[in-house]
Amino acid sequence: MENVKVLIVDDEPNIRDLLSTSLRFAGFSVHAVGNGADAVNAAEKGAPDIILLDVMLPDMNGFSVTKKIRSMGINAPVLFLTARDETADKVTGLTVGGDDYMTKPFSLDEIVARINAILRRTKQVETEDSILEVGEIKINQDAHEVFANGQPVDLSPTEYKLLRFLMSNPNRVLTKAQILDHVWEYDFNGEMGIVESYVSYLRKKLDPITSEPLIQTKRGVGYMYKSSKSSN
Amino acid sequence: MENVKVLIVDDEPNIRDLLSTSLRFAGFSVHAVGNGADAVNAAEKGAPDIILLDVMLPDMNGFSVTKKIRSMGINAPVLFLTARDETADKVTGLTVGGDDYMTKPFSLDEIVARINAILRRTKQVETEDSILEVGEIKINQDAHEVFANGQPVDLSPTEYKLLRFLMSNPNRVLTKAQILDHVWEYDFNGEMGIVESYVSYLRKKLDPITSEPLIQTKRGVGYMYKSSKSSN
DNA sequence: CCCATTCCTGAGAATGGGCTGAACGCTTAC
DNA sequence: GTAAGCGTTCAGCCCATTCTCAGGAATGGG
Repeated sequence: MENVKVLIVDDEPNIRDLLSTSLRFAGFSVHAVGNGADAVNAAEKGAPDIILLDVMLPDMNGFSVTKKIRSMGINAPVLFLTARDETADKVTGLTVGGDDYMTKPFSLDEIVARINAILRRTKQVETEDSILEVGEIKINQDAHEVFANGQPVDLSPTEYKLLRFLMSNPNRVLTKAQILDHVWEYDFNGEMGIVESYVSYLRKKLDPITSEPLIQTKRGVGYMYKSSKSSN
Repeated sequence: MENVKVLIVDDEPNIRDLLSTSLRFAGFSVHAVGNGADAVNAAEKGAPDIILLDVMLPDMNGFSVTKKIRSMGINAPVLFLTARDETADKVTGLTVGGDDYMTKPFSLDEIVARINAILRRTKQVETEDSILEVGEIKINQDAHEVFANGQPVDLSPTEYKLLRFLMSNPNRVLTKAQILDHVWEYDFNGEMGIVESYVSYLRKKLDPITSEPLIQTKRGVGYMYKSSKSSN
């Protein structure tokens, strides 16, 4: 997934910054604009591989932007961002042709996962595999299935997201704050104790199946998913 | 089904975009125009394998377009698109040759299925098989017949379409929004609860016959049709 | 060895997703 | 005209999931 270009369109600067920073860190090449007119412009000149498009924009709505872009012969898939309460009525027709949508507030890890899923489906660029396998755990991201040493493991959505985030950063300590920022929605208002709870849930389900505990506690720092191959 | 060229003729830009996007993603090579004159032109130069033709066009009606095209020696089959209320009188005599018709509004999955059926019948190009068999379920798309472990299953049209869509994406989680966008008509304005209802109907009919439940619920994500071949 | 800090984990309350039976209107078949 | 089938909505139920909290365990500095 070299040099994948993402165009972000959202009128809220906070969201723009959040997404820009996060996606840039995830290895994407990012360009962000704040309204529909700029979006059309940037789509034409920037030739993005995927577009993150807020449905509610000050000048024109996301659908008009899409239409305009499509009529210019640009077929980059679109990941629509919609407020939670407008999903019911506005979502119809959004998931056509490789497109997808997410409701705000979202989690950063989920956004990255969705982008990769879309790029995988549309095959416009080479990207990561649908299978994420680190050590004894294997995740099938299409089926949302998890296997530990070949045995299926039943995980709740949050457990799944947490495990995926840990596994995509193997042998690297992640602070609870980092985990909270990536796995939980950006407006989550609770305490970090919830990370401890969910790590506990995961361990209870995974440790009986694996040969050794895979999620290690780094006291005073955070957690680390250990993959056998490496380091001290 | 490599490089099948589809010519779309419809004066409503929304429909044009919807069809273009969807068919392009389904693997077709698409060209779209908005009136009869352009259609004749494009048919001559583009040598399409199949034509999607709206019956009501601003300049000339779909039949005149067909006549003109045929007189030029172009024999590509035509799939007419008609409004629901003009079916009775105008449709007569349409399905001669390899032609067919659909009423608006249609569902995207249905359009793709019809196109494949026509191409199959006219044998102008290699295309998908008429039999769709995944796991214990077999669908004969020509006859609209469904068998579970050899036993015939009686399904309503919507049940059939839903099952076909699920089966054409085995071992992959489909969100309710995706299902709604592909199985239901594009102007459907209702809630996603209807997907739950129809999944329930399907399960009630299929599960007693199959060895295990085939449609799995991925809570908080969507549904998945499971084919035994995977796992491990 | 003691203590403070950090972490673990079970219990419980609140939430909300998903399932299903029932009801309604619409169309089609007889 | 009547009955049957179908599509759609809805409400009530069930239960998985989320999140908080608090007591107890583990850790490591002194």
